[in-house]
Amino acid sequence: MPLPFDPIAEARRNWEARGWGAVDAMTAATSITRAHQILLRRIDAALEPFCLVFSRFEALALLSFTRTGALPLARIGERLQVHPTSVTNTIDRLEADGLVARVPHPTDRRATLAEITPAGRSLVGDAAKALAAVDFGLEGMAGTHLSAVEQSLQSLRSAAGDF
Amino acid sequence: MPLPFDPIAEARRNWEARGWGAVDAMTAATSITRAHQILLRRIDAALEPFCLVFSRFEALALLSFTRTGALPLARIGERLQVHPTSVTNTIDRLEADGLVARVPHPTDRRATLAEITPAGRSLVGDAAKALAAVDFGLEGMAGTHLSAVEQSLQSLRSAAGDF
DNA sequence: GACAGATAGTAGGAAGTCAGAGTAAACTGT
DNA sequence: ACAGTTTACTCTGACTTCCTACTATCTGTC
Repeated sequence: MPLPFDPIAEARRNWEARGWGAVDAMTAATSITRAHQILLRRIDAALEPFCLVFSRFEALALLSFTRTGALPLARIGERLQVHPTSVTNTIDRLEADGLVARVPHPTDRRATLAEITPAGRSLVGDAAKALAAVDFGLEGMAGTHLSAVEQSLQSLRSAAGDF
Repeated sequence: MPLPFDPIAEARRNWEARGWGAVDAMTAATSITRAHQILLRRIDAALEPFCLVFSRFEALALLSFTRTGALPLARIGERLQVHPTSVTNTIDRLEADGLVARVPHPTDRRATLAEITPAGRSLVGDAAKALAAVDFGLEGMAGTHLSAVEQSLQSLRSAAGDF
């Protein structure tokens, strides 16, 4: 099934031949895109027995990390960098599965808190261990490369206003 | 808008505190996911004036690189690593915009070729230059990091059977 | 030849994301 | 005090991706 050549090296050659420019950025961006594609498939496969996908797992993990186990939906969207409607949808699914509960905000009647339930807390721990067991989809990646990737991408995230 | 802390460093601390394991893989995977999110938004924004999204641009660029400007849909799916139905959808959109044309395969009556049109060839060149102008969304990333990312991810892609 | 199994493409449906619009509530400046 | 702005969430709709199922066609083997 694997291709007989590296498609990104091939793209680099074609890109150079046409003088389209920014060749290094193109290959880096394509590598990241492809890596994400591989990762997401493996991660979602590992989460499938838990009826979770990565976005729902992220929301659940975020809630489990908070002091009170609850967060306004808007905070969740900020931390996960997703659209408010996506948060609504994600919490809808988690709530339907009994993993979180919507609770009115104690002082701000506009806001709604998503609060993780005991079932949610239990599930997120199991799911996290399942993800760790498959190295978050990074099996086959040399250990020294892990920190190289993280550090290299840190400047991108920082420049993009992540923190 | 940026958070007052690095959400990934925060996740690392929480992950360690719970003993969930594979901390380095978790941070690397999360970094890749977040980088992809940033990239895709910038790339799609740059492609928006051309009525393209990244997946359609990729298909168009792939066709433009071939000798004859045409490829069976199945080959496109293999190279881009997407589901056959996604290829159908992508080519539907490109065909509706007059950027490719469906042509019967000369010898295999099951197969359909997607052939790039002159309009498609012209557009893909302009779009490529627009992407290069924004460094493929990697603006703000130190130049030395570009090759580090690509090389680090190469082992992942290779191990995943990319080539 | 004939037929079982593989391959190519598409239709229908589920899930996820985002954008725009709308409603309700809280903040802000005069 | 209060009019105007901002913030919080949700509804609807568009778009993309995948999965399952299906038809048509090709290929290898008997």
